[in-house]
Amino acid sequence: MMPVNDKKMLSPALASSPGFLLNKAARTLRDAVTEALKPVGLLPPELGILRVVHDEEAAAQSVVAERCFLDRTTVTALIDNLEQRKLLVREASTTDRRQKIVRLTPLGRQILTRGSKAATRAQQEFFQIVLPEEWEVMRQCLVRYIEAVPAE
Amino acid sequence: MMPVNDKKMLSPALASSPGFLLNKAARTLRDAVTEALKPVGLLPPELGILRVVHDEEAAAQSVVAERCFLDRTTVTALIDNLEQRKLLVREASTTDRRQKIVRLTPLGRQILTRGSKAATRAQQEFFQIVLPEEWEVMRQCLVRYIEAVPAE
DNA sequence: TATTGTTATACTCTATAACTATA
DNA sequence: TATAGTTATAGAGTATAACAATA
Repeated sequence: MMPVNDKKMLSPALASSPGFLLNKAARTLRDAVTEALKPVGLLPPELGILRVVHDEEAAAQSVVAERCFLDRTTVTALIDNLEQRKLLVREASTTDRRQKIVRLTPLGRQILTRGSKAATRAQQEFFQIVLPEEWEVMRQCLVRYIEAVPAE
Repeated sequence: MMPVNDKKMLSPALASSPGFLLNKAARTLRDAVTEALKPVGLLPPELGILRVVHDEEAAAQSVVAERCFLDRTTVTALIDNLEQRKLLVREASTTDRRQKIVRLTPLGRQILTRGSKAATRAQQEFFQIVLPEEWEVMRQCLVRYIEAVPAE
């Protein structure tokens, strides 16, 4: 029934809304990454934690939270799961007994590698649509914006 | 204690990840919009629905869902709330008795206007950081990406 | 058979508040 | 007093599955 125009089109009001567009694109991309990470057994924010811990070599949870721009309670929960799966360990800090230092295990490094590859694959559809020079503009804007807005 | 470097910096691994950057920027902007919409009594997705219904003048819920790129069950729930608050009405379709046609009330149009202004104000911090020509690049990329990926 | 709308349910992501232990 | 981490809780945003009515 109905000779439907099969092209899905955004409502004009939404096609000019930064909030809507950023949100929907982010969700679409995250769905793709989530799917690709399933066989690896990771969720996107867990991969983020592994990446940051790897970047820092070893860091207090509070530092991880700061580098991810996430609340420390969120990081605690994510690290709980990663620790249970032996992807990282919590060590006591020698200099501040309140802190827990987080470090990747060999297994964690392996899963990080697999996860990164899977995520990269999942993002290929994005990069088939967004050209490298366009992405570089976007990337710089996004980083600037994220780092400019104070974490509440 | 500690002469802390107060600049919050992203972990390098995340500063090049489209998934992470899009997600975090979207959430930051949405938090700002959510805050600005509070006095108006709207959540961001509710404003989205009002905008789309206004764009379409009057439309079946399925059309609204398609134009928002949202699932129809999500739209049902959002419209439930908006209808209870008398911001829109559901009418029976004369041509297809399965459909419900949605239309803004005068109050709905008024709230839409207030909400749009509030959202625009909230996005000013974003536009202080992202230049108009940069945003135009981003906007086109985001629209292209959203419209290219088939809704699952 | 396929589509519209509804309902029940569930999941991801993330935060706030209150706490303990340190500093 | 302030910070690090934990726990309990909550909420926004969105989807899937199953269903009734209709096409």
